[in-house]
Amino acid sequence: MPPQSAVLLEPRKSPVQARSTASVEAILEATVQVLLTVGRERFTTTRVAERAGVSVGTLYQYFPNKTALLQAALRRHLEAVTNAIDRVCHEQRGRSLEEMGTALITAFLDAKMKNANASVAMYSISADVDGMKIARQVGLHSGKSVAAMFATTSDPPLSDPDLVASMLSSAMAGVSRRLLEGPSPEKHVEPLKQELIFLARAYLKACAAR
Amino acid sequence: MPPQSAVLLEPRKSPVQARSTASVEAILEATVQVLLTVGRERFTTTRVAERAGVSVGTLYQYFPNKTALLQAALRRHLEAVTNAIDRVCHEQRGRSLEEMGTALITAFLDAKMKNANASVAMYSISADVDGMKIARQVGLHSGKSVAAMFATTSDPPLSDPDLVASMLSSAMAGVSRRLLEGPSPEKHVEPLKQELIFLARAYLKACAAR
DNA sequence: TCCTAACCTGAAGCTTTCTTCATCTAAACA
DNA sequence: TGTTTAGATGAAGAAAGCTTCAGGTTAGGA
Repeated sequence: MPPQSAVLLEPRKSPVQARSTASVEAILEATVQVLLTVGRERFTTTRVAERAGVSVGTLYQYFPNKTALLQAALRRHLEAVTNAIDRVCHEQRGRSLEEMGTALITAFLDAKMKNANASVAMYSISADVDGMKIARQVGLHSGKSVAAMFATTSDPPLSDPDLVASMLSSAMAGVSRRLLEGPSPEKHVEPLKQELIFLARAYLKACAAR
Repeated sequence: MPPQSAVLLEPRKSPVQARSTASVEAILEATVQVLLTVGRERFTTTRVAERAGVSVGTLYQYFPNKTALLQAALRRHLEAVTNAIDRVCHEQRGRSLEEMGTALITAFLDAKMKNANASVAMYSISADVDGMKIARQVGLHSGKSVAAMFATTSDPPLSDPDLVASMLSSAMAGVSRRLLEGPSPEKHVEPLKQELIFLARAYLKACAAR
């Protein structure tokens, strides 16, 4: 990827007719598919356009450059995971800390594994695209959700819910990353999930007793 | 980075005279420096050669291509961390699980933070270079070290030392990665280190009681 | 129906960096 | 000192993909 001039990375044009909305959809979907099929080294805007059934020109009408395209795809993917987390955080309000931990981890890993391949693809482009910045933005939101959930627990309150939340999510991220980047992730999810839950429960219990 | 032809990534020529050993050293060192100063987008072999005080031709005499160069630098960096871990693992033989956990985390974070900038730079190129493969190779070794250390504990033995070791290292990796890729890592190490130690102790204690 | 704005097209320009190789210099050795 | 091998040089070849833009097509309102 060429060093890119520091410019706008926002959509150039916003779809107004149904036609173009469909194009944008197709392009974003094709982005993931191309990444999955040819890998990030062979990922080209031309290939994306081909796969989406539009011309490169059209692609560049909605995304100012390759980076912006990848960022959009990444953001989309991360938001899917975030939404899953938000959902559980609401469901679990008022429960015990251990229940919360279990539900959180289950939701997180399930969301990640749902499209394991796509998740790996996203890791691979993250560095090209300042992915951590996006991840932080998106992660901030779900961090708040988790901390807010903890605040509603029926157990004695945590002294620093934000710290606990960030600790837990870092640990989850670490485990899922190692899992996904390792060989045949699906084979190993279950035991790791159980162990991660065990870890979370132990940690949360200790936090409560602190 | 251009898609590279799948070929040998091993050194082309091994240094035999002192002269060339110095060149290789300088090149490897320059690789990190260039990465730190201009970033991975502007990282070029020419720049590395310049900084190392040799010509590009010389660089290509010892590294078949850009990828091999970056891999060598990455491997070097990872091995530094691994060595630090190996060391503690030996020191801590026979201790309690909680002591082991504390020492392990301290050693890991200290090693990572010692060259925080370089660590971040390595994350940034990891994807270009099949970094996970290298990380797995190197990590395998230290995984064994940790599990072996656990096996010598004065506490009751763990039922699955390997699982516990991999769990802990994934969690450590997750925390340190988030830390390093966030803003001003040095500012936040200490509290996170303490909390990570707390987590590890809680986890290990629960494992022992299992 | 006509007109305007939205939308689409894709060949080719442009930039950039990797990598080679013919040639030169320095060291080791007899 | 003469010869051989290791080491170093750097201009230029070659490839590759991003992005543009001039011009064509479609939709929807008047």
